[in-house]
Amino acid sequence: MPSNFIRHIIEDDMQSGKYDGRVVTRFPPEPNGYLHIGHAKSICLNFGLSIEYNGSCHLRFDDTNPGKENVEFVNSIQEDVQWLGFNWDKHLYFTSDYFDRLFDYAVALIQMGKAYVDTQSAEEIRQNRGTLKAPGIDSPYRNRPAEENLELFHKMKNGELEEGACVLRAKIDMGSPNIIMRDPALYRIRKHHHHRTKDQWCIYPMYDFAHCLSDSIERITHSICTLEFENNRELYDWILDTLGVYHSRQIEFARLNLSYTVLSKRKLIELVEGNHVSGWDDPRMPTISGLRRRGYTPEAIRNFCERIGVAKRDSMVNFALLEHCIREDLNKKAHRVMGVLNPLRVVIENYPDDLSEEMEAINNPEDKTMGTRKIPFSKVLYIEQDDFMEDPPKKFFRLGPGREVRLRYAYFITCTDVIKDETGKVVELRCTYDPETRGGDAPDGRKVKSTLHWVSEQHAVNAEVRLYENLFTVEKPAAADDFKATLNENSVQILKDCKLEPGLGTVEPGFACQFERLGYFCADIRDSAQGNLVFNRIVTLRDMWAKIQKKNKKPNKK
RNA sequence: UGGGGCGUCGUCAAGUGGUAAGACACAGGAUUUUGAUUCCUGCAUUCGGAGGUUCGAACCCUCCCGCCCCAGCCA
Repeated sequence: MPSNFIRHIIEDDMQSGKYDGRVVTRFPPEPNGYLHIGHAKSICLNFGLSIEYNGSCHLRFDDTNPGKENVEFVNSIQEDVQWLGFNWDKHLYFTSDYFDRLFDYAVALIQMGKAYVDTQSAEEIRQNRGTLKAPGIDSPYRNRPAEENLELFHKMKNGELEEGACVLRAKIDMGSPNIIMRDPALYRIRKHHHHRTKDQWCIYPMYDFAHCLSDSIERITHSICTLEFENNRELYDWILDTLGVYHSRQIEFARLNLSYTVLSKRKLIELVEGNHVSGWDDPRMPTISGLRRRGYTPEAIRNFCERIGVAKRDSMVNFALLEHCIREDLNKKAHRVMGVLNPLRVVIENYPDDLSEEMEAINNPEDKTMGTRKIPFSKVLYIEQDDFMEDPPKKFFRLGPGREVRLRYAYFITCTDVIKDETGKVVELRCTYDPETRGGDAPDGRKVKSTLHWVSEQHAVNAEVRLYENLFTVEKPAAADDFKATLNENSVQILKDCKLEPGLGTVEPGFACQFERLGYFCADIRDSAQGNLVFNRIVTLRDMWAKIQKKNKKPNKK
């Protein structure tokens, strides 16, 4: 377990007995969007800490803004947290469950002379708030007697006042250097239908008021949030101290930034609503549902969250780390299979016309307990177009005219002829095989520089394969003037006539495997079905050859 | 230029006064019926900068520089 500053705080608290050894954290999403990999960091942190210290972690929906929230989001959030592998037991809460108590706390504040109803317009309030450098000006209603405030607050509650007519404000200090403390709004009028409390309320508490008190009500020990709330901590503490209630400690950490993607809810919504992606679960999305559909595993995501660490400095994690985590997980677990994405027909001229043999293949060299399977071999095969070059460069050691290579688990073959169409495109290869090399070894000990994957034409099953790349072309799309202008046009490439080994024909949606030499792929959970296979590329394999090619290209361009 | 934070390898990140962990990335090499995996090897004489305290400083002090957050009746 890597150490981090939050663990240090908790350990100090355990030592001092500050919370009697309790550790209670919470994950408090607002149900106004789908969860993404940045939320996964917070989920792993909060739930992880509660597990590590034998405490508990609450899932609490911060549903104080009915205009933006809905049940679709609360359901997807629960699904995603569970899928990630975390369990909140009985601790499923909604801030809206506390609306009555929150209202009472507000009344108490009014009675203490610590809150007042301001009937200035939103515009006036903004103008009187001052600026970063200049202090604000007291509202003319700031010293309204408590009785009158109470009466107005009840009128707000009873729907007798219109939206925007007034707001309940904490009476703190209009001259505070911390703008958050310049009499922040606590309650506003919103005549909206709420997904849980229906039409019971027409006033809703603001985040700053609801959050600290919800933590207090649930007796949270460590209230972990992101850096942008650091300014709000003074108010968090003020409300709890003023009311004299149980006081959780707010701790802030830096949110996740990932290269080549965006992780702000606003931008993700823009991608969905602007149809730049097919939905929240588009396999290119950094949402939990998108990653799941792409084929990422919970283990890989959890491992990623552990490796990125937790600290207070703004940072940008390389997407390559996420890819490393999924490769690492799938390398151990995924079945190896052969599939040809861009088929090139190969006829083995000296192979009997109607013979077909069963070749034994290993399911996972990393895990022999996964056994073996039989793959049919015959006279006409497909290999990958990229595995043949008519005029091979120096470091290309795959198939070429006159060259000999191995077909994995099958035979050595030698290319004897190249057949082209009228445009000069290579459409078929003629080869001979060496019957002595069955299984892939030559009795005379001769070596071959390369092993290719292949599929027998008459036995192959067809599939659509979707090749995904980064959604964006630049490392920090969020920094661009218009992040949508940096969208990668080639973020998905759809291949229609891919040829897979026959065993894949009966695979269930969600099945993940390695197409040998190509990458990890997963039967799409939405679109794949028997008879209509659709595979998503999760991630490519590390590829030395691709690297060599890139290296050779670059100097020419420069 | 008010207030709150943060600056350790290309990217994350440990380190909390005793002489710079680890991971990813990258570069070499070995093994390999996946140019995969695995395995070696290399990769910060230096911690934003400058002073100071100390036998000793990434850690303490001072000043400076840079970056992030705050002027929603969003969270």
